[in-house]
Amino acid sequence: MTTLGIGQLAKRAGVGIDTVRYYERDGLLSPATRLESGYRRYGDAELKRLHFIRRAKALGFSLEDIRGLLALSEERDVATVKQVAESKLVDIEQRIAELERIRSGLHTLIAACPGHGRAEDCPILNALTGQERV
Amino acid sequence: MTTLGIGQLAKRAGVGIDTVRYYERDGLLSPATRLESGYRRYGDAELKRLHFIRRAKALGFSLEDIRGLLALSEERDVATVKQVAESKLVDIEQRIAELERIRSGLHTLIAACPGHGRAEDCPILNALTGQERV
DNA sequence: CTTGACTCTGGACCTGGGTCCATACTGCAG
DNA sequence: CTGCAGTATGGACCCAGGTCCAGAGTCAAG
Repeated sequence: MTTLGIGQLAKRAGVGIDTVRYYERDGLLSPATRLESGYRRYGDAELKRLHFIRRAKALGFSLEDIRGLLALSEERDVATVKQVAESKLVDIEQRIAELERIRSGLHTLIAACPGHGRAEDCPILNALTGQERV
Repeated sequence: MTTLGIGQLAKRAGVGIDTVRYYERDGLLSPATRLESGYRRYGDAELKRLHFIRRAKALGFSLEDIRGLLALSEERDVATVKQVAESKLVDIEQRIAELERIRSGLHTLIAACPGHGRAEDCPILNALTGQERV
């Protein structure tokens, strides 16, 4: 069984050493054991767990969410895992919708702006100063 | 001419008093004048400016961006205003694309998860623990 | 004049997710 | 054995955009 120091672990997972310690403070990842000296030692399980954390973050989960997912995956509670994923999906769809709204407003303003001439004729400035509705 | 105290100004713009003072510290909005006592007094121009700030924030501009827009609007530089708006649009489109990517990954996983049964058969957990690609 | 609401200042604190630092100790190669 | 890279700890600091607080002063209605 491979056993890794914090530096190797961090490198393999593509994160910083401080990040690993931060996750530990945050209750997400503990070393398998410690040497007499206090040096942290990690095994395969910890490396997998760290990969899990990274992947989940890449999917838009917060560390808080991930703490929950890790607990669930230990409970092997598939139904709840699916529910959590579904509510995260809803969350992400709402964020997209909000950005779409903003995108559309900006797009309209830009399309209507000639890009030269008097400030009074710039719909972007007018919208921002409240002369017209966005 | 109406002249407003900080409380009235904040109320009319729908922000907190502390926010107004924060914007002042941040160089976005100064009172038109001050009383002998030091009390801030705002006129119509400041109210409009505060509305501008809020609208711009709602369109996804940072306070930093807004400082720039305010400077431009004072210079009446329409071409540059349009360019700033365009680059903000690109920025927002990138954020949307990133979220779309996440949404799609999550959607695929959820669709493939039966919602019951063994943890080994849950694609969400498998994806997170690295048994399969997302 | 009193009272209560409002405002002043400077600074601390908050969220999330880290990152950096000083100082001291440890592990390993040569 | 020496030297240097790696690691330990606790705490400060970073970003943005506020929010809250204490203690003191002020304004306006009654």
